Order: sequence, then structure tokens, then C-alpha cells
Amino acid sequence: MNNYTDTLRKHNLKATPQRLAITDSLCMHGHMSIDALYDVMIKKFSSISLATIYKNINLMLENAFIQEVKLPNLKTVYELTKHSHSHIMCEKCGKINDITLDLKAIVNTVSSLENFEISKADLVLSGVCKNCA
Amino acid sequence: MNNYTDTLRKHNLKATPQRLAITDSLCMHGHMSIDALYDVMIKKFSSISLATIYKNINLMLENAFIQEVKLPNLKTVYELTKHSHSHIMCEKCGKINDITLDLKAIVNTVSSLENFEISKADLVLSGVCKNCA
DNA sequence: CTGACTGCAAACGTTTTGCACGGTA
DNA sequence: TACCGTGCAAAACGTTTGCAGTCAG
Repeated sequence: MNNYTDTLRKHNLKATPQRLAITDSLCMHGHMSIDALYDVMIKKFSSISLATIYKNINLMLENAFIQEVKLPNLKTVYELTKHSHSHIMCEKCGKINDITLDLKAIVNTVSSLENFEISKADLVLSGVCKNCA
Repeated sequence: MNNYTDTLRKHNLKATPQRLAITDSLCMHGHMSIDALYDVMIKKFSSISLATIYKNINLMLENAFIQEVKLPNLKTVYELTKHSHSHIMCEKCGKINDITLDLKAIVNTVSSLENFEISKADLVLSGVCKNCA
């Protein structure tokens, strides 16, 4: 289990129980929508407010602790920032896996072809997982 | 210029001026957010309602005339459905280009690796375009 | 002890819904 | 003419903001 106490303090943010529970939840579940996060949080903090979750998610986005993943059809989910990676998603059960792909070749090709300086490649593959097939 | 009169009728949808203006706008502009579409439409139909735009966009999505493109940081945009393709986006000016890439190799690799039946690959490259550099 | 954080309530922006009128086929 | 589509208004969501009380450092 990751502990974000120090990371938060390094960014001059207080390591409140609510914040640590958010990073813990993301660490455990991998990818979570705001709703899913709220469902988990309310069990630990019976009077937590959605406002607190939004405020902290936005703060953590600004400080790059976490990242947003926009998915086709589904709600946006959030994940702890780690090495750059792509996602594969099951359209039936909603399961999301990380996959590490080397997209350098594609990026280079497109970069020269389109005259763009590309800094990021967001790839989401969708389909049906083994269990749902 | 594409004409969607027949396409609409084939799906038992009436070819109203508003609907044709939506497909025309998307054809001309390529990718549009709801706001951008509204701005264009209000010039042709001074009393058009946002509700009409939403209803028609949703109808066209259901009938697969158009597709949703979720972009990092930006609002979702819509485009006429054509051959499968990826997108490249300028983070400075917001310009979006279509690019045709062969992702078969990647899809096949991931497919067997993750035991997924992959049906779709949504790729958005972000960076800075020549003009903004 | 002090400033930052939480939780509440209200505000705000976006999308959807219900309904009466108008237009397409 | 019959019914579908439009436009309006209101409702329903999702997210943000302001503020008073509380807590981390």
C-alpha cells in the first residue's frame, strides 16, 4: 500500500484522513469514478461531503498525484499517476486494465507527418474480456 | 457537402432543417462541441433551443450517424461517422485533425496478451501544432 | 495557535424531460 | 391528417463555491 503522507506534505498539503483514504482507495481499486470513490469513502467517513471529494480530486490533479482517464460511454475515472500507459476496457463489465505499450513508432510517424510536437498519447482499447465472452 | 436527407429517412427520422443543419455543420467543421454547434445553429435558427440540439445529437449517436470524441481537458466533441481513425489535438489552439493509423499490430498483441476481444481503439495524440510552436 | 480542510447549503452549468404548438411526409 | 419534431420552461444532474466550525502541523 502506497502512503501519500509525505507526498502531500511536500506539496504543502495537509495529510488529512480523507485525503489518505482517497489515495488508498485509488491504490486498491486502480481506477475509480467520483461515484465509486464516494461509495467507498462514505463507509469510512459517514458524513463526508461530495464537495470534499471534488475539492481533493481537483487538488490532486493539479499536483499531478492522480490522472483523469476519459472512457468511451463510461464516466471519467481517476488513477494514481504512474509510468505512462494505455488502458483496455471491457464494454460488458466495465473492468479496466493498464497496459504498457510502446507507441514511440506511431508518435514519431505522426509527429513528422502532421508537423506536431506530440507530448502525450491517450489510448483506450475497448472490447469484451475473457470472463464476459 | 454530404446530404443526410435520405440517411435520416432510412432510419425513420424526419429530415428537418434543424437536423440537416447539424450534419452540414459537422461536415464543414469536422469536430464540434455542443457549444460550438449551438453558436453556429443559432445563426440559422434564431429561436433554436439547446434541447433540440441535445435531442438530435443523442438521436444521431444512437443511430450511429455521428460519434463522440472525448478529449483530455477539453469538452467532448462530435463528428460524422466515417472510416475508423485516430485524432491529434493541439493543446494550444484546440485544433483537431483526423489521422489514419494502422493499429492492427497493437490490437493483436494486446488481444492475445490480455485475453480480450478488442473491437475498438480510441487514440488521441496531444501536442503543439506547427502554427502554435 | 493558526491557517488549511471539512461539511453543509446554496449556486452554477449542463443535460434531460414534459408539454403545447408547428411542420414533415 | 397524423404524428414526429421543435421550442419553451422546469426539472434533474453533476460540479463548484462560500462560509462557519474543526483539525493538522
